[in-house]
Amino acid sequence: MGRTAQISRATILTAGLAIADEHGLPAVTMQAVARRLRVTPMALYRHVANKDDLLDGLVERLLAEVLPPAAELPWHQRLTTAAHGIRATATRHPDVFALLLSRPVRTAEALGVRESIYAALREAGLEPAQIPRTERLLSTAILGFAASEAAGRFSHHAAAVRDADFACLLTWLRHLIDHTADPGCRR
Amino acid sequence: MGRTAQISRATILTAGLAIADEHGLPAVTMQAVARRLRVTPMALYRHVANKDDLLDGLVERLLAEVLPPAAELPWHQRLTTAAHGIRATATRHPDVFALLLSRPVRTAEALGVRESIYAALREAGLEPAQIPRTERLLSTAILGFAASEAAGRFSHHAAAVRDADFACLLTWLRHLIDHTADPGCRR
DNA sequence: ACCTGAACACCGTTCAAGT
DNA sequence: ACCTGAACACCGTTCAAGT
Repeated sequence: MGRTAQISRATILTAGLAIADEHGLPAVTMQAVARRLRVTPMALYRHVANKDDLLDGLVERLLAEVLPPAAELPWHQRLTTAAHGIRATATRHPDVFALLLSRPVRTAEALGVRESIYAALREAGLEPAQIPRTERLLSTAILGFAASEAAGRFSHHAAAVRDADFACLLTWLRHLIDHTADPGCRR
Repeated sequence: MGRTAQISRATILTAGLAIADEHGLPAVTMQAVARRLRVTPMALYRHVANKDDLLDGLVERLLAEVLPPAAELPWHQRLTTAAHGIRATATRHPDVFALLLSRPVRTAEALGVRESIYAALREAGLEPAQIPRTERLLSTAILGFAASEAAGRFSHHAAAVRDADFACLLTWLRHLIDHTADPGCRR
C-alpha cells in the first residue's frame, strides 16, 4: 500500500494555476494537470471531485492571493490598497480572473474581503443602510475594470493610460463615498 | 449538386444562441448545433471557420440586439436607455454575455455604440480630452454590473434590490459626468 | 489509502467522397 | 456548391484491479 501520497489538492491547484497562466484556460485539462504532476489523470479524482471543483479551487487560490491591507492604515488607504491588490492579481492571472466573474464565490476569504470593505465604509461615516449597496457598487466597478483590462479590452491603450484610468476610477470612487457620507447632501 | 443551401451562418448562430440560453454555454457544441439544424457537424464548417468563430458570432448577435437609442432624446436619457438595454440583454442571454467580457469585440455595432456615447458626452459639455476616458469608465461600470448580475453574483438579493442598485449606479454615473463637465470644479 | 489500466461516450476537426 | 461518412487525436469520467 503506497501510503505516502504523491499528490494533494494543493499540488493539483498549483499545477492547474501554472498551466492556466502559461498556456491559457483551455489548456487546463485533467490530462495536462496530471502530466505535470507525473501521474495518471484518474489519480486526480481522489483529491478533487471533478474538473469543475478544480476550477473552483483555482478561483479560491486567486482570492487567497489578495491579502487584506494592514489594519492600522486610514480607511481610504485600505480601500485603495485592496483595489490595487485586486488589479495586480488580475494582471498576474488574467485567465483565471475571468472565471471569478462567472462563478459566485462563498469562501471565507471572499467574505473576509467584503467585511474589511464594510469596516472601511463604516469608518468613512456612511449610514449603515448605505453600506452594503456602496460595497456592491465599489466591487463591481473595481472587478469590472480589472476583468476588462485582464481580458485585453484596453490592450490598444498604453499601460500608462490604463494606470491613469485606474487612478481616475479610484478618485471617482472616493468622491462617491464622500458624497454618500455627507449628511448635508441629499442624494 | 444540392445547390439550395440548407443552413447558413445566420441559422447556425440562431441555433447556437438558443442552445446557450436553454442549456448553458457548455452545451453549445458543434454536434449539438448541427443536431438542432438536422445536419452533420461537418456541414457547419462551410459556414463557420471553427468553434471559436461561432462563439464570436454569438457575441456579435448580442451586440446587434442592443439598439442605439432614439437620437432626438436628450443626452442623459440616451445614456440611461442604452444602459438599460445592455442590462436587459445580459439578463436575456447571461451565458453569452459572460463571453463579451473575455472577447474584445471590434465589429461595426460595437464601435457604433461607443460613438453614440461619445456624442452624448460631447453634448453634456465634457472637454474633448476627457471623453474617451469617461466613456471607458462608464462602460466598464455598466458592463461590470450587468455581468455580475447575469452571472448570479447578486442572486441572493431580490430583483427589487438589484433594480434599486442599478438605478443608484446610474444616478452616480450622472453625478460623475456633471462633475467632470463642471469647469469651475477642479478634478 | 492511493494510484493505474482499460474502457466509454463525447468533443473539435480533417479529408476524401458523394450529389 | 453543399453535405456526408469515416477517421483521428483528445477530452472528462467510471470501474475494477493492483500495491
